[in-house]
Amino acid sequence: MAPYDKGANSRADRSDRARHPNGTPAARSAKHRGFRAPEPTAPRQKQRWDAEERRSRPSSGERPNWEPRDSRGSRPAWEPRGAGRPARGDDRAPRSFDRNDRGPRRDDDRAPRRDSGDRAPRSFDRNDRAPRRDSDDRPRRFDRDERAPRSFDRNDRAPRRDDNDRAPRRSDRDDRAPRSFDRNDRAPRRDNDAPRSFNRDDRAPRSFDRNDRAPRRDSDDRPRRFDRDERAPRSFDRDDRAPRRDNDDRPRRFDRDERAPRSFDRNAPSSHGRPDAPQAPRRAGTGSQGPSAPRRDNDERPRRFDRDDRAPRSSDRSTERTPFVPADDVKLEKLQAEATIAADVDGVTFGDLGIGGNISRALAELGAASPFPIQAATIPDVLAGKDVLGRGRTGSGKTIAFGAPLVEKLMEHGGGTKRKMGRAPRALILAPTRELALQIDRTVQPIARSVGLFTTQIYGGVPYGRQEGALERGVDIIVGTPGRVQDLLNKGKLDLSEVVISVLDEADHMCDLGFLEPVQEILRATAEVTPQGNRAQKLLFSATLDTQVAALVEQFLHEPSVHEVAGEDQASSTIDHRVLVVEQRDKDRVLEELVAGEGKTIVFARTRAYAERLAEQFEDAGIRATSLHGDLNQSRRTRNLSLLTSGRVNVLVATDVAARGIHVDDISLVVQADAPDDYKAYMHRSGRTGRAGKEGTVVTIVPRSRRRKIEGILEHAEIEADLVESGPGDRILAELAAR
DNA sequence: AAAAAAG
Repeated sequence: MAPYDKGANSRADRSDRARHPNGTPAARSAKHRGFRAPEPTAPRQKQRWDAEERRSRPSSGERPNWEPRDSRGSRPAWEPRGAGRPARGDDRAPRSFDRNDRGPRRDDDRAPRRDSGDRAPRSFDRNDRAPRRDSDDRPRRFDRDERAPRSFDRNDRAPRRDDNDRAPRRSDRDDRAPRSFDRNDRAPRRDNDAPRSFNRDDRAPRSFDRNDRAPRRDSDDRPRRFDRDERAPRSFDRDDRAPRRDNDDRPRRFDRDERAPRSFDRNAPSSHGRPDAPQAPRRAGTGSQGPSAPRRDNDERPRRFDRDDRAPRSSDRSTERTPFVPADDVKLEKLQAEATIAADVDGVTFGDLGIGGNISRALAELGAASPFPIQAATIPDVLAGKDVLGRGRTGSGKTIAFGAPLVEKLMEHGGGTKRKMGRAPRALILAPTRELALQIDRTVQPIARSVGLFTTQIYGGVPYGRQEGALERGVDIIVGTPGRVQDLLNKGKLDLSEVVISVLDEADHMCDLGFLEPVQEILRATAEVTPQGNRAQKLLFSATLDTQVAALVEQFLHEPSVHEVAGEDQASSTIDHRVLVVEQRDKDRVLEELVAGEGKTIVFARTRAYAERLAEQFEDAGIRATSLHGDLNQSRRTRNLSLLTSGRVNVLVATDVAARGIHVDDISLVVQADAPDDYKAYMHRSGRTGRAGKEGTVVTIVPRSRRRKIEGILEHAEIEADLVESGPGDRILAELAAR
């Protein structure tokens, strides 16, 4: 289907073509499976980039890439073929894309690069081969992505993947791109076991991590991070806690306690059930306030907020009580978050928080055996029917923090209507990017399924049919992105009048120009009160929740309780921040040296074109790399991201589309080829690493002229980083890459 | 200014 390929659009097109072996999807439709010899196309595709670039980079030769890689990893399979392949050179560029696509040969796949040599050629060939493709190609691609994993996976993930894989395949054919993806996400799971699938998805990555992860996974999700810092603490004892805390160390929590009061006070209400109510108010603001020591962890964060807070200054606000004040930077403060510390959560179970048995079991299967701080903090309030503002880094458990109580709440309201055909959705979860929406659904769907509720994804870049069909059949929870939701809303295909719980993930970003308006329109279309006469709920979450959300809070929320998790900030710690001042002309070479390491790396570029260019440059240099940005069609986006999560590539060059929320296990290095726009961007980008308590490194490349800017950003983010001048061949590059 | 989000 053409549709999915909306790729037809300009950019997309190119990318698609470039990437798709054959024509692109569009082509497909026309030709439909293939037919035409795409030869011409193929070549061209890549050409665009290739042409120029290749010239410049002759060397990149194919093999090298592989080989190196192979050596590293897997690759066995492809070798055979590879050997044969002749010219990859030309193809290469194309290849890169192709590669991605190529999934076909699994064998190859495994070796990511697989065919190195082959690829290019092959892919094209394939194209040409129309015949095969049908079968092979497409399937392959998708498959590959998936498959590849499989093979690999198996080792690691075997189980999951299967699902994933399959789904894809089937779909593939049809539309392939779209579907497959969809499937991946959805289909598989549902059919089978929702849980699993999810797991897979989630896990998969991890699994990939294989070594480590598989096991962990469970833990991974959250545990890790928190664990470290917080958990120790303990307890939920909440009540008790206070006392303990001291001990804990965890300053944070305690902090919370201390703080908590404050903010919480306001929130007080919120405390509702929860004893703990952790609350330390955000801290920072108060920051100074309390116990310094403990907080330190907090400190970091606070800082961020600080900004917000600072100005405002806390106490005042608190007193004010307004739960929310607009404007000022204060935002958060006003929000006055209560900081929950890990300690509080110790010993607490989801059941203690009010979550039912089925959901608790589903959570356990997802790896969430016990609640993390942000969850312990927000779940009670959500169940109490309150509006909630939660600040917590993705991965800290935000998704479950709103997902679990949302489902629990829906059960209460919903009761038996659940399965009614054509029933209107009662909950809505919005995210700023499709990938994040998919990731959220992977977690929420199994939770919902555990109690007989259904979720459906409503996001752009894929055909309408499936989404409209799901809505017609009736679903309970919508997980999507603003554009498509608004689109279907306006087309009368989506009825939000019965939505009693709305969630905005990355809420501050959702208030940015371009997002705010659609979001407002969507929220206006949701119910104001529940069938029982209670106020419909609004939940806003983000790692950088600040006053930016004031507009929405004032317009749609009612006396929200604000929560944050102490110690969650990126600043927290396990991340080593570096800034390299590099001559503009040396930038690309420096970047190449930085991403040459073995660990998973995400490189952030300011524009799509640069992200694409860098990915190709890296590939040509023999580095397994791919890209993620808005110029790619959705299937490509999904696939490329999975290439990284599965480990088939270890370098992903992306625009800020990947800055927020995306969780990939074991990212050891984040490179900012272009300085971030602001401190928030810095925090979100760097937050892709250092997860789970693992160590991570963030290297920001800046030209001399930007030195000042980056220093300001770091200051604002309250991050300390070494800033040094560097150039190609510097030892530091190899050292950073080696981590 | 760019990116993302509908096509």
